[in-house]
Amino acid sequence: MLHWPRRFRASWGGNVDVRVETPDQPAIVPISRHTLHGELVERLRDMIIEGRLAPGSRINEGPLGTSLGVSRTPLREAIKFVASEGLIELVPGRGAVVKAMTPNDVREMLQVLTGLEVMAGRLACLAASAGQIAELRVLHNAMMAFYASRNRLEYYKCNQAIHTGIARLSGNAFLAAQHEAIQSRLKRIRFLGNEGPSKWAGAVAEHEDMIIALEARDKDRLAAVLTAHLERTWDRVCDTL
Amino acid sequence: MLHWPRRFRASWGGNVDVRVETPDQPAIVPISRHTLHGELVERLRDMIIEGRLAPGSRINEGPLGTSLGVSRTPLREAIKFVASEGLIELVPGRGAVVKAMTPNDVREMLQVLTGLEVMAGRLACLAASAGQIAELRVLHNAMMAFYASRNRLEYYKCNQAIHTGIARLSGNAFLAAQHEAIQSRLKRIRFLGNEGPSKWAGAVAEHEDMIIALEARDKDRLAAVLTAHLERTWDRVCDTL
DNA sequence: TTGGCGCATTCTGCATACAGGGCACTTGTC
DNA sequence: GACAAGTGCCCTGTATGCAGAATGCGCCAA
Repeated sequence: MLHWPRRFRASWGGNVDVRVETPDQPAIVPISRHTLHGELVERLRDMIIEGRLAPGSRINEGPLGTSLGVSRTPLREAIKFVASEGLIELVPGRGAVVKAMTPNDVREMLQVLTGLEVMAGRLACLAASAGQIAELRVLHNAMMAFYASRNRLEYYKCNQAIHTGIARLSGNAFLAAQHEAIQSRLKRIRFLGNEGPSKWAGAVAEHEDMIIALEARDKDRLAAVLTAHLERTWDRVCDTL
Repeated sequence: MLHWPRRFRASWGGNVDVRVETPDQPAIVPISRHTLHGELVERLRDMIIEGRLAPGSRINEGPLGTSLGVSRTPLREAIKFVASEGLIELVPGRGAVVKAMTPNDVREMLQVLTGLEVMAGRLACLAASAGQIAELRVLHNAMMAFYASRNRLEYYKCNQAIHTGIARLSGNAFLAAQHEAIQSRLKRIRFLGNEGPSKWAGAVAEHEDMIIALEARDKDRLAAVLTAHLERTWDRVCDTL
């Protein structure tokens, strides 16, 4: 009855990584087999983070589906997926509601994010290669350049990438994934939080300490800096809530 | 066109908490409005954790749906939900595959779990009330009784409840939720890990230290005990993988 | 004028239907 | 005998249909 193999190639785990070889281009980018499901999940996440779907508002499947050009079925599946991530709340008989985060939610999430990042930072001081740390320094310098030119959006992207990078340098992929998941949920709020030049300058100074501590592989110092940075992130953010 | 309110009562967030007041029963338990979706999610999780759906095997929607008495649509939505939790992997064009955890995955998850639990323990020492700690002691004593009577399943349930309890005592609901999510993913493996009397005895001794440190609100000691306990959990578990 | 009740609209939840694709088995050829 | 192409089954992915429930509006009565 069931005539497929019990196990599949390891390459099927996660994203497809089909690689085609040609004489001209030895390194081919993997074919991004964009599934409708994946596409919808990303679109939903973006719409929520960007505020196009207002916190607390209901998600009306019919109109949203037609406006995205898909039927309700894949949309509903994507909604369930995102709901499991915590950005959407499922209310029985009422459908999906964009989760409105209370200030306390944000505080709690920042606390956990701090814990994970400190853990990652400690591990990174032990495990990261010099090259990896150098890459982060490059990113940091780029960020400083964007700060100098007051390019807030690009600055912010670098900022996030640095935090994600520290999590990756821990060598613990699961830790990095958890960190990234929480960070993405706080994306919108943290972006809004850095408004005002004094706040921004403070964050930049903390980042400078961060990269220095990492380069020195001073894990206690890095932990202290990260803790302070994220505590002050809370301060920066909490009055905008 | 859209004629529902922008915001809903706060009580609609999360579970339904309708409370009916009667003279006899002042405290009424909330109506557990079991949705098919929620039911299916739990069933799927249980089937995976209990090993009824073998790691690495495909989930055949048709037969599984009929055996559960539901159509494919709600089942698929539940699969997507559980996939977002990490227990199931979605393979384009091939459906859902029960995620097979490598030993390294388990190690990484245990490392994160340790970090979260240590964080929670430190917070619990500061935030928990005496009554809450006393409740944990009751649970601990119950666990010791199950150990004495060699009731491994009930022992294990108490054990999990204690760890969950510490996470809850942190006062950080998000932290507790994250902790619980990871713990549930490791449920099966940790249960298998405590086989053999010597391993079991070791775990029990560590738990004794744990509750004592918590009662003394000695956060550094509790952190050390938790770290050691979970490191040894890895030792206990890793040769069964 | 205000509160309550009933009705109609619209949405959700679930089932079913259908198209496309993958996998295994079979058959033909070397 | 082995390998390759063909074929058919079954499964996934998506659309659609339908029943039940929730919501908003209007009407009626106090």
